[in-house]
Amino acid sequence: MVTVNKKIIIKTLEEIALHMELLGENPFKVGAFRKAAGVLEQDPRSLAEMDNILSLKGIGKGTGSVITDLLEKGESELLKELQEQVPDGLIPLLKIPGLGGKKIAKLHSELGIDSADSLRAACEAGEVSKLAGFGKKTEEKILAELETFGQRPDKLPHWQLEPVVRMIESVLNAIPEVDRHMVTGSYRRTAEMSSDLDFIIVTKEPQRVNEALAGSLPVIGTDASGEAKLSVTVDSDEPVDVDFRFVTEQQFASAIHHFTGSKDHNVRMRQIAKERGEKISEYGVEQEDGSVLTFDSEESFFSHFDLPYFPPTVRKDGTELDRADELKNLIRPEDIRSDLHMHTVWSDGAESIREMAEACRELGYSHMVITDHSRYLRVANGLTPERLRDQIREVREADDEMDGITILCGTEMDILPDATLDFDDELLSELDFVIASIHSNFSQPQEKIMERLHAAISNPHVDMIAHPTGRIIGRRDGYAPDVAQLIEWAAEYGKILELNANPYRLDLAEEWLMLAAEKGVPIAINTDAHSVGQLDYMETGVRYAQRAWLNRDMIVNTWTLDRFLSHLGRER
DNA sequence: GCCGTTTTCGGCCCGACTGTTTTCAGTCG
Repeated sequence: MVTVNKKIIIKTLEEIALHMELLGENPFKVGAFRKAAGVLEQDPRSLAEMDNILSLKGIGKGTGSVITDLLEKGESELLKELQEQVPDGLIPLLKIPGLGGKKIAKLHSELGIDSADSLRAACEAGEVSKLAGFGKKTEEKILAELETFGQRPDKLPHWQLEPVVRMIESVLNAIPEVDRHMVTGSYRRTAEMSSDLDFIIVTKEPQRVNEALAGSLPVIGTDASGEAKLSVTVDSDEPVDVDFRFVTEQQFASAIHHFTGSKDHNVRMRQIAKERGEKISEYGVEQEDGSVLTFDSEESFFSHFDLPYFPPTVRKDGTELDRADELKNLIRPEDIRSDLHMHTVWSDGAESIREMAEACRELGYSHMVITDHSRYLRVANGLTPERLRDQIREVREADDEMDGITILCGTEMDILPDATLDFDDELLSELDFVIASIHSNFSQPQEKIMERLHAAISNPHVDMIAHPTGRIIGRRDGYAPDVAQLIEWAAEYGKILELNANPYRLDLAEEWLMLAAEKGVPIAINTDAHSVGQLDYMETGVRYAQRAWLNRDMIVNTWTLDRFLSHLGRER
C-alpha cells in the first residue's frame, strides 16, 4: 500500500470534485471539495505536523471523512463509488473549451460518450448537434479542439510569457485610442506559471481598439469579441491565450484589482464588502443606494475598506487580509542594496568586472560580489585556482579604483559528483564570499545529492548554497534534493540559502522559502547575472519573495556591508 | 459540502459572452 501523504489527499479531493462536476452535482458542493484541497495545499505544514487536520476551516464532515478514509484504508470509498459512475475518459474532456460538467454529463447520458475518441466519432456522425442545447457550431468547435487535444500545455512559465507581454504592450502603445493599459492576472502576481494573460485597457472606443488589436496581433483564434472584452489566442513559441478588457478611466483601479485576483482574494474582498452592505465588481463598489463608487488607485480601493495596500504578489488564498500588520516588514525592491551572485567574462559572463560594478553602482547598491564559475565547469570556462588568484587581484584593484560601491571577491564553486569541492580550503579562505552549487550529475540518487550538499554546507568556508534544487520552471525538476533537510542544515551550520532571481529558476521555490523563514534561515536574493541586463532580474526575485511573505530583515541583500561581513565572520 | 455573536437554513462573488434560444443556460475567469 502506498503511504498516504498530503499530496495524495489533495489529489483525491480534486479528483472527487472533477467526478462530481461530471455528474452535474451542485457547483457549491463541487467547490467545497476543491476548497478543502486548496486549504491543505496552502498550509505549509506536512501531514505529520498537522495534528488537527479535521478542524481546519473548509474541512467538514464530508471532506473530513475522505481524509480519514485515506489515512485509515489508503483509499477513498467516495472516490471509488464516483469512479464507478463516471468513466475515466470523461475527465480530460473538461479541458475542451466550451465543455463543462453539465454538457459532458449530457453527452455521456444521451450518447454514451466515454472518451475523446467516442466524442470525435459522435461529432463526425452529426449526433452531437442534434442534442438539445447543442448545435452545429458547438459540434464544429469540439471537433476543432479535439484536433489539438492534449498537445498544448495548460500553463506557461513566467519567463516564457514575458516576451509575449512585451510584444503586446508595444502593440497597445501604438494604438492611439488606448489611453492606458496594464497586464494583470497571475502574471502580475509573479506566479511561476500562468494559463493566460489578462490586459486591462482604458479607452473611450472599445470597438476601435478591439479591431486594432485583432488586426495587429498574430491572432490564431478568437474566443470572444465584444464591447467589453476580446479573448484571443496569440501565436508565439507556444500559443498564448490573451484576454483584453475595455474599461473607462474611472473603472481602471477596480478593474486591475479584479483581474489581478487571485480569485480567492477577490472572494474575501467581496465578503468584506458584503458585510458592509456594499458590492464589489470589476467596475467599482456598488453602494446600498445603487450608486457605484470608483477609485483613482488600488491603494484608495483598499483604503475604502480600511485596508492597507496589499501588493499583487501576496494576493493569494484570501488569508493575506489577516496579515496586514506584516506588510510593513515585507521585502520590497527598494530595500535591496547588494547582489551577491554574478558572472563576468572571466567565466561565462558577457561583461567585465568593472562593467558589472558600474551597473551595480547605477542600481544604487552599496556592495556586490563577483562569483565566477570554478574549474570543474569547463563549458563555462570555470576558473582554475591560478586564474581565481589573478581575478582576486583584479577585483581588489577595481574596488580600490571605484567610489560608491564595494566589490567583493567570491566564487560560485562546483560541488563535484563525488561530494568533494572544486577548491581547497586555503584558496577559499582568501575569498570574501563563497557560493557552492551543483551543476552536474542531476540524476544521482537523493542520498548522493544530499551527501554532496552536506559536504558543501558543512564546510566552514562555504557561505551560501545557490539555486538549491537546480530546477528550470516548466522544463526540468532539478536534482530533487530533500529540501527540508537542507534547510535544517542551513539553520544548523548558520548558512545562507539562495533565492535565485533568474526567471527561469526562481529557486528556492515559494513553499521552501516559507519553510526557511520559519526556521530562521537567511535568504539571499541574487540575479546570477551573466550580463549587465540580467541584473534587472532582481525585481522579479523580490516580487517572488513577497509571495512567500519574506520580511526584509531575513534577506541578506538588505543588510549593510558591515552587517553582511560580520555575519560571515569576515573582516576586510 | 461548508459555514455561522445578526443565521443550524439558506446562502455561497459577479459579470461577459456564446450559442441556442425566443428569454436563458452553460461556461469561463
